[in-house]
Amino acid sequence: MSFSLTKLAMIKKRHEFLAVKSGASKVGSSSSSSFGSSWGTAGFLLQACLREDQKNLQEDKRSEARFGVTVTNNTIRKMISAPQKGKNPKKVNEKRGPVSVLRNKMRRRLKEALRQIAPELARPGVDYVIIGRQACLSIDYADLLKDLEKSFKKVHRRIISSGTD
RNA sequence: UCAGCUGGCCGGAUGACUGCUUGUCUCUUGUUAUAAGAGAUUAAGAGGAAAGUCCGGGCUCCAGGGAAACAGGAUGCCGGGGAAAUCCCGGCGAGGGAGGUUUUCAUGCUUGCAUGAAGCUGAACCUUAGGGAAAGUGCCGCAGAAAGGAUACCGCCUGGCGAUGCCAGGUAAGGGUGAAAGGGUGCGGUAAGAGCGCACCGCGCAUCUUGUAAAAGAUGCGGCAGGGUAAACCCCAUCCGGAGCAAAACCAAAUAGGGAUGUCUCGAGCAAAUUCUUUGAAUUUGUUUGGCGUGUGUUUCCUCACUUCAUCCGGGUUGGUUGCUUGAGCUUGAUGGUAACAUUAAGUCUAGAUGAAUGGUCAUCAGUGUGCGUUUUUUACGCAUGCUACAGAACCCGGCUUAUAGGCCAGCUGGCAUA
RNA sequence: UGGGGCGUGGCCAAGCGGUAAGGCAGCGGCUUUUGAUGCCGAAGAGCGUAGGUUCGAAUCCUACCGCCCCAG
Repeated sequence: MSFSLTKLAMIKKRHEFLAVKSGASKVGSSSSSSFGSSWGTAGFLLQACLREDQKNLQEDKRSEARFGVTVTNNTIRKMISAPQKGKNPKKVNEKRGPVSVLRNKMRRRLKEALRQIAPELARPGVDYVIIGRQACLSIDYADLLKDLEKSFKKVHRRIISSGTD
């Protein structure tokens, strides 16, 4: 990595996350209002959407891509309760899980993967959101990278096909 | 050396590559405001619980938190520590505790031992919301005669009669009920009984001794008095205002140009002016004072502010700054103290994020479990493999509680062995 | 992060010191040609978990666990 990375621009506001989510799910039905797509794997779900103010510009004039990583508490709770129940069902009812530790760990892992992959694959003007899933911590890091690469390509294929109408 | 108990400490180590946040320095750019970007750096970067949010503070706002009463809430053996606390230390009382026992009972037989139960005692140590039950009220289901200044079912005793029983009286030893039956054991006493009398134990009161005190011990007196429950209401003593950093203050941009009150209208005194029917009255203006009203649970009081001519109130989005980390701080030593802790000297600055940094990928070592092999067994060595916890700062401190792989150290008690 | 509240059969719940009422669902029977309705009957809880106070706790106290709501 000889070229010095500029820092990844992050998505920070709740409404921006929601915009990506709605844009990504709308693409199949709507005519052309927003260009987005989503692709899920065992470890995570990738959502992408071309921003409203950027979509009429040429590709080289667009500003850089933005990224958001999010993990909800519910997925962590399910992850704690599901596999342990086989082992020791009594203890699960009495004990609280280490929710925040696992949540932060998952987010850090996804962020690290994003940092390695994103500068090569991300397209300008597009917002990306990665949502953690239960298997995220159990699969190997190398596989996680492969999955992320693959899903970036899948997402891009859909955006381009729908955006070049 | 083994077992038990208690207290304290640590919370894997080193290295490589590659990232993040903050600080500092350099350079560049520049805004509405704050600043932003790049590079450098032998600078720093989660905990003992950061957790639960159970207590106590600091800090901020509620005009002052000032006074009193009421309401509401909290605490509760004694002494000390502490800013304070449902905190800590030391002691007292009560309860538990391996074991011991020349006590009592039961069983067994090897007839003086074993076992079991009860009583007494009791190592280290553990637990303890532990004021007041003669200030008052409530409650004590079922059972039982009776559940609290009581009462008599079966009984026991005496007397009478119409006599295998009934009636009247005495009694509370025995039986029975219950968690609990108005002191316990023994002897005397008696018609039968009873603190009726006596001894011991318990209890209450008084005095003395020890102790700062809680309390302990001794002596004497009292024949015994009305049980339990205050984590039921309550009484007594002490303490307590509310909300919380999403508190709060500020900057800039943009939006909305919103709503309310009102144009004077209360009393008294003083001064001035004007008018009139002139030692008086009315009006206007100014000023002083008072009243009414508003201001955090209620009420009252005090201070303060407002009670008008234009003033007050508000909705509300985005970005940023401050609050924000030097503090009841940390480390080491000395002195005092049984200890908690205090005093003092020297040194030291040690996270500050905000969709939220402190990471990711490995390597070696360490600890430990399992399996295999070598070795005469313990042991040691080698190989393989598994495990290395609980858990992540969000304004900051002091405590408590809960979670926690594994390891280390110290002390106390008991057993065994050796000298 | 802070502030409130609630846990009782499968579900909805009453009870708040004296051995847990009721309804719905489910089960068995009767009624009906069959089903619904109706009637009768039985079963199913130890009160979120663990300690304590009490003779006795679903209830009182303490500590944990889980869930829900409010505040930008």
